[in-house]
Parts: sequence; C-alpha cells; structure tokens
Amino acid sequence: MPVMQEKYQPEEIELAAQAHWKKTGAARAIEDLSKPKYYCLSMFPYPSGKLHMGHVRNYTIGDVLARFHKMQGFNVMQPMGWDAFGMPAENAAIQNNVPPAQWTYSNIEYMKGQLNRLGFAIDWERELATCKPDYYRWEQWLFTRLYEKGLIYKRYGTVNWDPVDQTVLANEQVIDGRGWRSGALIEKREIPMYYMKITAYAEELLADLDQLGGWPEQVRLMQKNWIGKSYGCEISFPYDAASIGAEGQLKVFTTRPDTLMGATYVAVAAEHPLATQAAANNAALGEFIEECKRGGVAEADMATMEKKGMPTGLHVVHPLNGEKLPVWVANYVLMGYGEGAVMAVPAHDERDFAFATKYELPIRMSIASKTGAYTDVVAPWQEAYAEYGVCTNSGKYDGLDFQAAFDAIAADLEAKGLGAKRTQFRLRDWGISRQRYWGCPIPIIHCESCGDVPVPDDQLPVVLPENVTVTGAGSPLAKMPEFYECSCPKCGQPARRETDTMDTFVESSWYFLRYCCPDNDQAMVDERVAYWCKGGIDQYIGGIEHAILHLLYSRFWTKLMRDVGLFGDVKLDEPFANLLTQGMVVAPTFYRDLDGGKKQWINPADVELQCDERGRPVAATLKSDGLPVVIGGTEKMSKSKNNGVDPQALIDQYGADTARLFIMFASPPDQSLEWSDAGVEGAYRFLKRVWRLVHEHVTAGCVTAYAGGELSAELKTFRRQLHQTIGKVADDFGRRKQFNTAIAAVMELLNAYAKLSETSEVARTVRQEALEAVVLMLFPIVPHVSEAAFAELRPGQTAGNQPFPQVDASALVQDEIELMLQVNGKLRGSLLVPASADKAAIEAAALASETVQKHLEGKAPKKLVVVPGRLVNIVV
RNA sequence: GCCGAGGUGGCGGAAUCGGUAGACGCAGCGGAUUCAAAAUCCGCCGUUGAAAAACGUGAGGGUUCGAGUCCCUCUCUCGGCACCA
Repeated sequence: MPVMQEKYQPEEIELAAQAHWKKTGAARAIEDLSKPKYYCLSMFPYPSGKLHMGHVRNYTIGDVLARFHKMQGFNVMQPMGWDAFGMPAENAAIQNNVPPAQWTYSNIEYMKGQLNRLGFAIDWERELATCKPDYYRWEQWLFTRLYEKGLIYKRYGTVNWDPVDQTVLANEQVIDGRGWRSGALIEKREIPMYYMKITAYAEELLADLDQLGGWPEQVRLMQKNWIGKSYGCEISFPYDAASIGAEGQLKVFTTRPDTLMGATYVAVAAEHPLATQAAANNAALGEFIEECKRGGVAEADMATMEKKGMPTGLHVVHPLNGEKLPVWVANYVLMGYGEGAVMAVPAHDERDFAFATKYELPIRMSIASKTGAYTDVVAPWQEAYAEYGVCTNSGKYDGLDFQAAFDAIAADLEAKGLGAKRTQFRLRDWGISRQRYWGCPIPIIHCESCGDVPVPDDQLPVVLPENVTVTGAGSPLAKMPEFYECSCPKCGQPARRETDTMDTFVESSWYFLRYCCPDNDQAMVDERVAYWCKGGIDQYIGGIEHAILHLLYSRFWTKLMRDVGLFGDVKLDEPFANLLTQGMVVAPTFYRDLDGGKKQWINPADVELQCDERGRPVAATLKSDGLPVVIGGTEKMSKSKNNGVDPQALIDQYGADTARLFIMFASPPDQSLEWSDAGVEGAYRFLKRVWRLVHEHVTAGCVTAYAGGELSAELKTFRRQLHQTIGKVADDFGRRKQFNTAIAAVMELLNAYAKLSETSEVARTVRQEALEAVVLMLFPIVPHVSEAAFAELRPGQTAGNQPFPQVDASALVQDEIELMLQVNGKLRGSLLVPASADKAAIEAAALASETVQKHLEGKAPKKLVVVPGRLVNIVV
C-alpha cells in the first residue's frame, strides 16, 4: 500500500477521484424498485459560455443533497441538460458571425467540462439539449394535441416593435423606450400570436398551491398573488346614442361594485374601438393615441409612467342612475387586460383620484368611513378613502356595507341585463409566439383554403435549419423559402409554414420529465416517469428569480400532459414536491455610455476600484486603459450585464473541493450573496487541516473505531460533541438544507479534536471514530478529498458507498447542565445543576446563588421564570 | 408603481419554537516555530469605560419577566412584473 501523501494536493486527488467515479459509473441512475428513489433536480443552465458563481452554488447544493441522500440509502438520480434555445445565441451570432447552433454546442462542451471538473455526481447518460430535434419534436407533438383541444389559440397580442431594425424586441432590449441596437423609438404593435390557455387552469393552479407543503411560503404567496383571483362584477355602460351614434355597451370589470354610485367617468385603452372612433375626427386625440402607442410593453414601465388622458367627447350612460359619463382615453388602461376599459371612482380609488384631480373631473364620495377616518373626500389622497365602508350618496343603497351593497347592486344590474357577479383572474393567457430564429418551430401550416393546420405526426419534427445567417433585422426563418414553402397536409395545395418559434419557457416546462426517458423515440414520456416522479420530484433547486414564471409554466405543463393522458394511471398533478429557491449571487455592474443611449457593460474582473476610507467604492477604472467607468447597481450575475464571475480561476488555484466548500460556507442557500472571494483561503486552509490531521493519525498506524469501553472525562466530553455534531449535520443536510452551519459545526469539532491531549490506545480509537465521521460528514460537500482521506482511514473502502454516520444516543447523556441566570431579564451569571433537577430545585438553587443574592439586595423576588434546560429569570 | 424577500462587528455570517447576541470563518493584532520566509500552531479581537458597568442586531414606536426573532410606521438593498433565462 502506498504511503499517504503528507501534503494536500487537490488537483491530483480530484482528477483521480473523478476518473474513478467515471470508471465505476458512480453517478448512474437505474430504476430500482427495491429502494426509495430520490430525484434531485437542479435548474438546467442556459449555455451562455462559461459557468458563473450562481451555477456553482446551484449545482453544489444539488450535489450535496444528492450525495447525502445516497448515503441515506436512496436510489438517487441527478440529471443535467441544457436550456439551449434563446436570444443570447442570436446576439452572439450577430456580433461574431457564428451560427447560433455552433456557438451553443461549443458552449455546452466547455461548460460540461467545467461541471465535471467540479465533481458533480451527474448521470450524463440522461443529458439533453432542448435545441435538438429529438427533444423538441415532442414539444411540437404536444402543441398539435393542445391546438386540437382548443388549449392553444391565435389572437392579436402587443409587442415591442423596432421600426428601424424591422424586428420585435424583448423587453430587456428596450432601454428607456429605445431599441438597444438601433436606438430607434420603440412602438407597440399588434401582431397575431399563439396563446396557451393557462387561464383555463387558473383555478387548479391556485388550489394546488395548498398541496405544495415542500415549497417556500414566499413562492406560494407570489404565485397566489400572480394568479390574482378576485371577486367582482362586470358592468355594462350603455352607449349614449347621441354622442356615439350607435347602440352598444361598454363593458368593464370592477372589484368594487359598492362604489358604483360614485363613478364619474370611464376610461378606455388607446387601442379601444371607442378611442379609434373618436379619433377619426379629432386630430389632437389621434395624436394622443399615437403617443400612448409609443414606448414598450413592460408592465413595470406602464405602472411607473405619468398617468395621462384625454376626453373623447363620447359618453356612456350610468347603468343605475342614468347619468351621462364622459369617456376618456387613458394611457394606464391596457387593451390586453380585462375589457380594455375601466370605470373610474375618484373618491375611492387612488389612481382615479390622481387622474380626476389632474383633469378636474368630478369626485363624488359614495362610501362613508366605518371608523370615522374621514367625513369628506378632499385632497390630498388618504388611504382610508379606499377602505371598505358603508354606502352613502348612493340612493337606495345608502347604509349598506361592502358585501350587502355588492350583492344588491349586482342583483339590480343583473335584473337590467347590465352586469353580473364574476370571478376574475389577474393571470393572463401565455403568449408563446416569438419572431425569432433560435427556438422551437411552431408546428402549424397556413393554408389559404384550410386555414391553420397543425403539422401531422408523421411530418414531425419540423426541424429548425442550423446553417443560417442572423443579422438582427427581421426574422431569419421568414427569409428562407426552403423552410416556409410547403404544402397543406389537408388539401395538398401550396401553403406557408409558420415561421415564428416558441417561447423558450416552453422547453423548460417539461425537461425534468424527459430526463426520466431521454432515449425514447416513440413517445414524449414513458413509464419511467412513474418511477422517478412518483409523489413529485423529490427536490428541485434553482434561483428565486424563477419563483413565478418558470415554476408556474412547469406546473401548468405537467397538468396539460396529465390531461392529454401521458401519465396513464399515475397521479401526477404537481411536478415538484420540494423546492429550494436559491438566493441570487449578485455582483456589481460597471459600464460606459456609448452613442445613442447604449451601454457597454464591463466585467468586474477588468475593473479597478477606488474606495474611500470606509471601504465604500467611490470610483472605478478599466484596468486595460486606466480610464473611468460608471459604477452601476449590484445585480444578479448575467450575460447581459457582463457581471458574471467565472469560477475557473478559483478551481485552477485551489481545486474543486475548495470552490464547493467556500460557496457553501459563504451563506445559507436561500439568501442572496454578494460575490467576494475574501475567505477562500480559509476554506482551503480547513481542507489542508483535515488532510494533515488524517495524515498524522494514519501514519501512527491503523486502528478500528471506538466501539465501547470506559472513557476519561475528556474523551467522554469529546465524544458527546462528536455525536451532537453528527446529529446537527444530518439535520442541516436533511431537514434544514442549510450547509454553512453544518460546515461550522464540523470545524468546531475538528478544533476540539486538535486539542485532545490523550494518546492512549482507546483515545486512538476515539480519534479514528471522529476522523471517519468528519470525512463522511464532509463527503457530500467535498467528495474528492473525503474519498481520498477515507481510503486512508479504511483501506479498500469507498466513502461514497458508506452510510451517513449514526448518532450514538448513549454518548449524548449529560450529568449536569448549565443554566443562565437573569435578574430582570439581564444576564447576571450562570448556574450548574444536575440534569435531573426539577423546577423547585432549580428555583431554590437560583435563589441561593451569590449573584442573585447580590442583585436582590434583601428584597423578595416578585416572580420567577424557569425555562427548563435554558435559564432562570428573577423579577425583582 | 405593484408583488415577494432581506438589513446583525472592519467583512461573510451564527443564534432552528420569544430565552447566553456575535458560533464558525475572513481580515487585523500579539506570540511560538524558522538563519529568514512561506506553511503551521497558540492567544486577543462589537462600542464606550481604568474597572464596575452601560450601550449594541437599518430608524422610530409597541407587546412581553425577557425581542435580532412578534406587531405597527418609516427607510435602504435585492428578486419578479408576463419577449433575459
């Protein structure tokens, strides 16, 4: 047997361990009904080029949980793949003239190498890339099924249009209302798009949140608010024939029908038919409508922009009191939301109040405060105005509270055929059409006589051509006759293939199911899903930024696949049983302003910071030219802001184990983490210390771990700490999923180990027991060094195949415990009592203690609080 | 603007159910070892104070024998807002 290396040499032992795992297929997952399964899923990466620290954090958490559960006897699957379609590939193509496919595949190859260098126990036989036809063909296949079921439909939707590049832009590509490449002012444009009817599942998506007990409460809450179920009324305002010149009704939805008698105007979106009609002979209004159509479509911009409006000169009739109400066009009313029109009650809605004040529209109080918070509605706005109260100035409804008024008004509206109660969702249908090249083609053929025809199964997949030139202007597929020219599957006449591709969220909505059976070329999923996904995927790990969209879409797709019958008899309503939302790894951003409002983002690694005396950055310069750069915000690491930190330098210098240990030790996983490599040395030092202590121990000769027998007080205390630590680490890994504290506990244990003075034979067996436990407890986090160290402690055995250390309950027994002594809640000392002492005995001992006597100053205590095992508080 | 989360020493963080605030680590300081250095080991390390003690968990208020933890108001930072992924 070769002698253990004295020096810790990470690269050598890591490459050896990785080669060994590869040879033995240690990470391969095979369906095995004899063991409980543990499907450990991390969000797959977009292959942007290199890993960044956010990836290292995400995948290390996954690997720790996967390896820990394997040691706990589970049959573990940890797959990995590539979210390979998306915009950055097109941007790279424009910049560097590389086809998106080639760029993507070479990124995948490089990043896969990085993942392997980090030693993750990934079953690569299940690897998938969403840009490959054998993956996306099934997405197309399901699309055609959903289309036939009416769950996908076509309608107009609003997009950001760049009039110079003649292309649709993502919200991210619109900066201050201008296109990021052209600098042109962006306009809203209505184009036909395919939508998935997620609203048809709103009720179930909301209700099933209750069964997601393994999800963070904050994520469930965000999803609940996003779905946004509200109860209200739809109300129709009949057209005033005199001003509009036609019969008709303007429909609105409101959650506050009780305030209806306070409505003083209605507002419609710029795209609303009434607005269009009024603008026909009103140039100023037409101009205003054009102004409303400028700018992007992002909700955040809509919500923060200045609220503007203009009267149309048209009127509608109040459905209950018959008053004529003016119709205004307002930039804050969106055509895509609800009815594209709202009723305005300035007295009891903050936004309407501001608008009415600005344009001197009447404000009519129709709700009286229940608490007397106000008696009249006057400027400035008070929050109490919007509270539920009692109807006033509302004729027959006066005196009714919210619910009574709601019911009465709804009943009256219904009797007149001008309204009804309705449940409304904030959730909107999911627009999945993208006018982009690098995505999954939408499997539809447009035929002049047959209309939109889904591509038949035997013609799937519709393969995306990979050799294209991307220019950034227009959609490349729409310029490729060899792609779009085809014949109608129904009538055989010449037809045109759809050239839009799907939103990349579609691919990421079901990849976790395909991991179970990536090799099946006959079906989207098969019975292996039943094995791995039974009861849900056991652990999903990914960034908190996906709390709403990705996680909601994935839940939705799982339900769609279920309802298409893809799971057979297996009940799978929710894909993810347990969710760990990782906090963002954030880093400062730096940029320089370029012409046309564009920004050049500079990587933090290329920047030199100047700090003030308190260490706060005040200025920054580019290392290469020494000239200043602007300090931006601290944001999540991303390709677009160029603030990602490549872990490669860290791995090269210290090895994978140090990188893994450091990022796990830096903070708890759900907390956001501002990146800094200060402290990496400490992680490295700790691993060297582990190595050295094992080396010292094994060079003195092998022994078997302690199995019983009399121990000195020192060893007894140490063993108690050892087994307390085992309990804590198992709890941290299994229940708490907090790794920094587990590492800290092992560090403390090792500090205690180093202080042990005894050298007897029994002391050596306790040391053996402790080192074995330390190495196995660390194994999930730093598998390479643990593997190597364990092979020295127990020659011929593999750490990865060991069970996790077990707590010896007898080692935890304690004769005496220390209680804190408080007087009036202030810590004054401590008290040693027998572990068996009852409350009365503790009280007596506390009162008798010198410290307490001193603070009592002869007075009798008013109250005694005894918290067993913790403290005694004496109130004087 | 709306929804969600967070703010604790010079820094990352700990305190798991309302019960010793600052575990563990980084940085710093002092010492041992060394011809010297690196590496390693030992000790100190919230603020004020000579000490006793007082103060101290973003700010202000409240509940409690006791609050970093619960409640209210404010403030700053981060994530999301439907075409970044």
